[in-house]
Amino acid sequence: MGTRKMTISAFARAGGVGVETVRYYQRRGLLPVPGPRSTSYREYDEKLLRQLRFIRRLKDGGFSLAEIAELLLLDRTRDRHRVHALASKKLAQVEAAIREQRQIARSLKSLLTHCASAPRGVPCPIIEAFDR
Amino acid sequence: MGTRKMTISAFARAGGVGVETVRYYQRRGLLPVPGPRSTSYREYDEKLLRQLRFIRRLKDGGFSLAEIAELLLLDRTRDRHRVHALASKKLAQVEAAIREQRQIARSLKSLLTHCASAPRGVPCPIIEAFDR
DNA sequence: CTTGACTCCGTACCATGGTACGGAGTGTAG
DNA sequence: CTACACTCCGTACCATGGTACGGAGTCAAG
Repeated sequence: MGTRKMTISAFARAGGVGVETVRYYQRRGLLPVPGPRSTSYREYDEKLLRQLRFIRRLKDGGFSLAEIAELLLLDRTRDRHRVHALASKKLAQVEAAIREQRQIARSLKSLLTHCASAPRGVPCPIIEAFDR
Repeated sequence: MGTRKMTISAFARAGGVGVETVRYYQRRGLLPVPGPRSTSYREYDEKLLRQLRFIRRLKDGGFSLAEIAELLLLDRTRDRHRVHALASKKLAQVEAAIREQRQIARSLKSLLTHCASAPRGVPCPIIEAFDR
């Protein structure tokens, strides 16, 4: 079993965040504060680490901490309809964001080629590259 | 010519932002403050509107206002190498973000199908759906 | 020529997502 | 058994990207 115990600093390191961020997530209710333990320091395990990584992945994917908190709450709920509704709404948002990013990427690429092929001394027209 | 003049509120409306946001962008140096004019109110034109839209598109695409300011500065520069370097760095970032979002979208879709097909009364395992 | 909506400008306040700090206690290696 | 890093907890502070507010001036319609 990979259920060895970690201190908060090992836990934070394993999750790729700082100790203060772990505490902050605990305050926000995104991570439970580990309960009764043998030592006077709290003990963090693999299960918690998966939860931390879940939080980071979603956050990096553009979810707000409030949305993540809602998903975590839903995770312990039997309300599959609500889960389904929330997930499909968010899926639509994520797909819209992807389309937006792709348009930006296209513009950046066109800027790049025009910039490379522009005659010397002429600046690359950046704003125009982003005119749809 | 579509160079008719607008007041700040018409300008903000046309750019899809609030008046306060326009002022904020002026304070941040993202938008120039229109100079000498006939009336005592400032006059905004199409050129400025293109610039405002540029700002919004990039901001919505995940650029920070500081990055946008840098691009706008570069836009008036002859330093094509710098433009090229910055744009290709940002392109890489945007492409990484897209990959991240796609992974999130995949996870959401798998959550959606598992959620729909789960036996009654069983909660959908949200965190597991996001375990890579 | 007044009324009402809008402008200008400065300053204050807000939410989000952390990051830092200080003091007291604890764990562990030498 | 002492040194030193680390923990815990509370509170304060920070950057980003706005949003709100108040007072004075202005413009345009009726």
